[in-house]
Amino acid sequence: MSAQPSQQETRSRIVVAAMELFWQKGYQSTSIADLLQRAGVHSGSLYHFFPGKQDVLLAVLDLYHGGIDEMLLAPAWHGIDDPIERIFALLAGYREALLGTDCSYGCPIGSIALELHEPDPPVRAGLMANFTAWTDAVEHCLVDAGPRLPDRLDRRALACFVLTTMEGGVMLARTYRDVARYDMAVGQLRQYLDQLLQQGDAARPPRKTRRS
Amino acid sequence: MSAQPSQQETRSRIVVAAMELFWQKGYQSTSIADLLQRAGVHSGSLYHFFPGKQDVLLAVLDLYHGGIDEMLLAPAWHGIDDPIERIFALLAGYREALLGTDCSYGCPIGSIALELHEPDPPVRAGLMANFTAWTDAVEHCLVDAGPRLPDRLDRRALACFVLTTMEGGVMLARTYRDVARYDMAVGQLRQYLDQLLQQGDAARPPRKTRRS
DNA sequence: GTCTATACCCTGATAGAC
DNA sequence: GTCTATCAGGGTATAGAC
Repeated sequence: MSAQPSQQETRSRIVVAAMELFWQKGYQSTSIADLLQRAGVHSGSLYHFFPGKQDVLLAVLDLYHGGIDEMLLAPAWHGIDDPIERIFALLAGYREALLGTDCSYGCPIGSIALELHEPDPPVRAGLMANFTAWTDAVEHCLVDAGPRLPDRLDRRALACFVLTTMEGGVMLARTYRDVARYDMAVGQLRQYLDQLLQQGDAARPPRKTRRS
Repeated sequence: MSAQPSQQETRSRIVVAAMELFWQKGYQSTSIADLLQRAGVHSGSLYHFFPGKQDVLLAVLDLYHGGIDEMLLAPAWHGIDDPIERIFALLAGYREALLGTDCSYGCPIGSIALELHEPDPPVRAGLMANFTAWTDAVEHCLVDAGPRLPDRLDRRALACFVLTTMEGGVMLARTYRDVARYDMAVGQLRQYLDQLLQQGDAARPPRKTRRS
């Protein structure tokens, strides 16, 4: 419709610039001046759209939350139907992000979550919404796996476990600037899930010889 | 020997104050003025002992690293000999720390690790040394478990997995201000270890009925 | 070694012309 | 809505008397 590049598009440039900078440098280390330069706007424009820096952060968290399907899950799950493999494809996506940045940048939500020790309630709500959506997606995969997993298994708890593995693994990878520990953690998670699948109600032990 | 309260004791007061403040408020959010007030010293004293703020952080990381046995492991392992239970006692210690602070404060090393996106090499070395010592301690427990665990199990990888579970769990507990997700993650880790113990070379399956 | 005073910079945020 | 210029405050770090 509107071909004009201005209007609401300026606000979007600010939010996208903030998303990138918060991811790379962190929230506290990103100054308003950094934001303005990256977005190519001046301070009058920013403060026209946002009351302050924290409101830019809220917009970024909303952007992540709103884009979790298209930006995160869809790319990771392209061509993958098996629900269990989708979980590890998601984890592989974070691995790629680590490798592509020399293990410097990890999960933006987790970074901000630990960076702000006493975030204001709306910020915490935004962080929680992102974590919850992520956990929901993984839980959905586990539910889709149906009887392949033991009935007694708490799907919600395991989904939460997947998230802690990712976040903890990313933390170590970034600290050591090496994916090795991320891989170790994901490998252990894989082993745990393999064991659960063997115990699944759909698993009829065909022989005493297990898996090929 | 020396009964005088001054001398090197001032330096120690600064480091201890910094340890507390960095834990509570984070590194970046703690100002030099905060440090001086808490330590009860003035800026001249601080800059007499340390070139700058970052060097105080290095001293704090050294303090954590040097005290991991007496301050962290010994209290958590008091009266607990079983190596596997020691791992969960360690995790229970972090749970207590969370509960005692309304789930506001978690692992100080992990917080700083994610707070500083591009830490200077000596800081990263200090963080790595702490993570490595922690992982070593857990790995030692796993090695002590000997044949109770499967021979094929990678002790180092599992120790790393324990650390990621703790760090990720603490992150979620702090974000949600609720230990529930920490408990879920640790519970899943417990289940994984239970399965491994059942597969251990020392486990002779006595019956088809498993665990009472 | 410890104190007081302060330099100097960068921060988030604002004022007001256009 | 966008620009320029700038404010007030807090940040780290320093200078120099004692």
